[in-house]
Amino acid sequence: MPKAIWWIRRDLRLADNPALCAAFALGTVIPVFIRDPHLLERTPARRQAFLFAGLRALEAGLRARGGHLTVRTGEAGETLSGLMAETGAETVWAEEDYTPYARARDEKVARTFPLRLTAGQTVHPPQSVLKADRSPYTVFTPYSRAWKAMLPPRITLLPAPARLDSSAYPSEELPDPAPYRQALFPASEAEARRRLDAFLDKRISAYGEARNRMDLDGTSSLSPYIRFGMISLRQAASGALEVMRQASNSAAEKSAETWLNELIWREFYVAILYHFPAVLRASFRPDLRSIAWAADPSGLEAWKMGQTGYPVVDAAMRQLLQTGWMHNRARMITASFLVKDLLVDWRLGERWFMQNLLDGDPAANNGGWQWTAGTGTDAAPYFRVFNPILQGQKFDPLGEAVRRWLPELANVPVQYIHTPWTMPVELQTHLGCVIGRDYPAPIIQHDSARQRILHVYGAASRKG
DNA sequence: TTTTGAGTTGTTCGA
DNA sequence: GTCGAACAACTCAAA
Repeated sequence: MPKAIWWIRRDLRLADNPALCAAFALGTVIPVFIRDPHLLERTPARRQAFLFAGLRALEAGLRARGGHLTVRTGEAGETLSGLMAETGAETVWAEEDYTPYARARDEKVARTFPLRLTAGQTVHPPQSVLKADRSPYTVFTPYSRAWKAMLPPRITLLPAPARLDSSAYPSEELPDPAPYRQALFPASEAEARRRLDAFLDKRISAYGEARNRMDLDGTSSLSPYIRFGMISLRQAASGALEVMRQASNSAAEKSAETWLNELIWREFYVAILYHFPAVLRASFRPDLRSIAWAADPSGLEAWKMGQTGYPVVDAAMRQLLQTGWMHNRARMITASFLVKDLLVDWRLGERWFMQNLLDGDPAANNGGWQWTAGTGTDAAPYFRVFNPILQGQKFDPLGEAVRRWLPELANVPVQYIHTPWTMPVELQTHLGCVIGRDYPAPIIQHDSARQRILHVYGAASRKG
């Protein structure tokens, strides 16, 4: 029987996996994960632990089907060439990854031997969603219209192969993820599937309303799983479309479509990074590349540690530090605060998120930051400055999300929870929450910060 | 080629 | 309290 290597990169799943199925169609599948030192160096310990825990779960799934996972460390091309010689495999199949690093790596590998790449990371490959003149979209709404128009009547999902019998080859022990065990995000394909099903079954019909509430469990919380392909965007989109078809009322259907749009945003940013790789280094909008960002190391540090004195910002930043995840609304609020209140270069925030998010993904993270900073494709207009007090009152009305992550504010009454510095001094003393001692005073005044950013951005965009 | 309609997520101000 | 306009014009996409 001919043998084919399934090179696993960010597709840690057996179901709906075109690369795996392509290798399977050829004969015996040899599943391989390569620990690329250059890539791991840039992957923080917590995200590595999530990845390795996911690989362990995948290994168990392979074993149950008679297969084995082979783990090696090294440069991809060399390691794979060695493995082909060692195992007698004739081909290597992998799911195409569209980041600049992955593309350069794969091009280099393909010079050594023919690497077979299959589309699978997205519903529509980034090369395929183009305007009539074959150039890429840079505005979301027309992109999403084209994306939807390209959908087949039904997305056909690939089943997981029932048997994957293969010999075992020498394999490195996977690092123990225990020190970073994620109680909140157990890493496995089964957990991803369970979450998607639970979300599609119920919460998706309230998503339109609940998704912005930081105190509710309104989001799908699938992002780390999507990041490592424990669930595919095809599976997610297929589920959303199914709910839309079967929805009993228009609100539920609209809610499901809102979630589908969020999935399309992911693909939009995958496509943006694919067509405009320079966005990783500089603002997409040339006129805003000349902004003189503030050198504010103490502000940046306060932001990172959740010590800005604005409760929604601090709660979100401490949640990120403690759990490796943050609510989408909170990502916008904290990003807006760093860029528009502190006038700190968005790339520093982007880097911090990449260092801390379990779902840290270059395309989505860069897209999100450039959107909030107003420097990106189809970005928020620069005068749209989030007010951290109003955002808190709107999307965490009782302060429950704040209290969960800021124990020092646990006893602060609702009317002061987003503005604790306005508490009467006697109350501060009584509650054991003295501003400036137990919780910081605001490090910047939002009103004046807003005036500053409007002036700076306005000048830059007028200058062109 | 020219024209036209449209564009994720907000806030503030003044009537 | 509620509402529309202003924020700034600009670029994109498609006809």
